[in-house]
Amino acid sequence: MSFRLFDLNDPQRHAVTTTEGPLLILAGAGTGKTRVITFRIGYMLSQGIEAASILAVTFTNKAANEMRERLMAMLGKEKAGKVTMSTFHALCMRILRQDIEKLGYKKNFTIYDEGDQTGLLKKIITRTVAIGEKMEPNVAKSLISKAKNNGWNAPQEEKTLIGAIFARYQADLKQLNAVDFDDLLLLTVKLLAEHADVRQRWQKRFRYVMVDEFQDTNRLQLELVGYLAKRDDGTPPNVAVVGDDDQSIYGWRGAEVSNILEFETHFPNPTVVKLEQNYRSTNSILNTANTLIKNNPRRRPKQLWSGKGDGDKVRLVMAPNDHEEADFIAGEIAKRKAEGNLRYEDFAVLFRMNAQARSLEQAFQEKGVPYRIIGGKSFFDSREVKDVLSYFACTLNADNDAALLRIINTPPRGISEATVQKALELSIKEKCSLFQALQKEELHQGITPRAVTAIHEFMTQLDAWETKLNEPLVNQPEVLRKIIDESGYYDDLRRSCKNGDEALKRESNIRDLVGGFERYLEKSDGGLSGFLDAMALRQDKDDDDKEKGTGVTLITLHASKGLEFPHCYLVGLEEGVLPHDRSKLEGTLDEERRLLYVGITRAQQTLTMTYCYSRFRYGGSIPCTPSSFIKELDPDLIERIDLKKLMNTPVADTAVKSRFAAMRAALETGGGR
DNA sequence: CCCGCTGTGATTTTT
DNA sequence: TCACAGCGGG
Repeated sequence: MSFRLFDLNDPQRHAVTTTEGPLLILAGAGTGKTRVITFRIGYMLSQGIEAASILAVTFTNKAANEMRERLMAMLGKEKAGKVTMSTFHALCMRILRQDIEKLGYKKNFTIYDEGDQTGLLKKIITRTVAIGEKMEPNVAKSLISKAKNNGWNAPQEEKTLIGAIFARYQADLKQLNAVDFDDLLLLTVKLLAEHADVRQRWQKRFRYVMVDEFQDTNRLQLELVGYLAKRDDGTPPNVAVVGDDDQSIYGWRGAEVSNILEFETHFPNPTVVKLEQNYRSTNSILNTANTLIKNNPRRRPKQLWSGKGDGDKVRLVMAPNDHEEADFIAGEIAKRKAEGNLRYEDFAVLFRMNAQARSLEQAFQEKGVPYRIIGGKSFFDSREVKDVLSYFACTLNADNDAALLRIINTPPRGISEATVQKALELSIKEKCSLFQALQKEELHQGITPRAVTAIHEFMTQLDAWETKLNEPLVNQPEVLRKIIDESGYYDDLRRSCKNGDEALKRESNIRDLVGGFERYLEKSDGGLSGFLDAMALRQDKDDDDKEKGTGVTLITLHASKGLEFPHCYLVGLEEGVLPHDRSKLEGTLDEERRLLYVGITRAQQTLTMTYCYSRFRYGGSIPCTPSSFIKELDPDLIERIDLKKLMNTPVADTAVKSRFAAMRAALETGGGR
């Protein structure tokens, strides 16, 4: 085993060697959290704890994969492979696949993604609202999600409109044998709560539970951890959670900071370890972060420090408007890269809203600085990927209504919206799947003979595909390729694309998808259904990242959590942007402060924050005032630079010149437009 | 089925 | 202002 405890600092070692009972590891930004988790697992194994009895839960597949890789590097494949490392959702899926029948669903349930959810809700709303009532599908979706995250079941009595929609939505899902993302958690908690045998089986399986990013857990996730870690016999739970209350930025998605703030009430008498030595940033950066976050009332006091020295002061740059701000940054990065022998990848620009990326992108393009935007729409959200996945899902199981609905007339095959609507109504009345309804004589009475023929043809086709796919020893990816081809989907795709490039891109996405299935088959035995599950849980996203290419990173503050960059620019520090206007309405100013805190602590060597006197928003140029957070920063740590003044002053006269020779770049190339 | 008109709303998005 | 969704006309 290749890990050495003396490579750790004292608190880290304390966390690693505390294996029994509840453990709260308060891991500030950049304090070696992942290292502690992997070392801790290594230490547990060295103490004779069974690898198979260890569960580590994360939020993202990325985090789970990262941990798995680190653990493999440390312990080798065999041992590391036996430790369960999983996202909350993947874990729930695994639990539900075994015992969901106890809750009245069938084992082969499908997962509804957000698109499927919205689609279903749209239909429910149209048949539920009375005259004069209205409800946005997305509003309903978020209300239902909130309710589920609070552990609420659909109401028995339909007293309110949303209650009625919730009740019908849940009933429809069950009838469709589908679960949404929230259900994965909700139903698992329900299963463990109501079925002692199932609960005890999992408790026996996992004797040691570890949770990463605990500050982001919602109520259901906390309950789930409780059910898994607590013992029915009352022995103290071996639950170790790692997190940082100061980095809780997903409250709006249901995360409860109180889970970590009041850890002691959920898991009594824990060992509490604080990791405060930061290995990422200079002290100028850390002290800026420290003074800011001290203004948050509800938090566990922490003081980050590092052995890296003070480094450059944090800069605060004032620009006339967002275009000048962007020009300045693009110009300066070009210059600093050249003069400092740096790579574009060493720089990142962080912002509050995606809309801010626009002016940045423009400036980067003008100056020929390569960049990559992290986030945006995912591979999985593209139309063709969803369509093709639906083809696969239908071939596997034609009773998957969401999938069938997606492809039933794509490409157009003469099954009109009206026909589908009738079939849908029948399926609700008869409590059967859409596929079954389509075959009923009762439906055929009410539609044109042409439609009946079209339906019949499509059903025959689906049937043939299914047979082909299930032939023994068949090359399934090859069959699927044929299916897409035979369906005429490619032709439809080409026709519906504005230009050849778009069509090519979409076709390549489809090839990637089938290629992904091939790779999946090589390393897993889940078959097509396992692959579809993995897709639903976004488990194959890693090469998505590689695709992002090289260049300066443009990223939202939310998406930047967990990342680090040598040189960071934090833009738009204006009242209304950060903190965002809506946070005041919603009373979530603390979370906005944490968001800025997360941004500041991404920087390793230098940090530049910027704000504008005016910004283009809602069509017009609107005047801005500096963010109220700026007042909270220690002025001694900050160097203020006014772009306008700087541009009117001879460069040689400014003190800035010596330290930031790169500034000249901005003046020379970024003189505004 | 496709196009263009009009109205609306405009944070963040781990699964 | 601009993006995009929903709807009605060709």
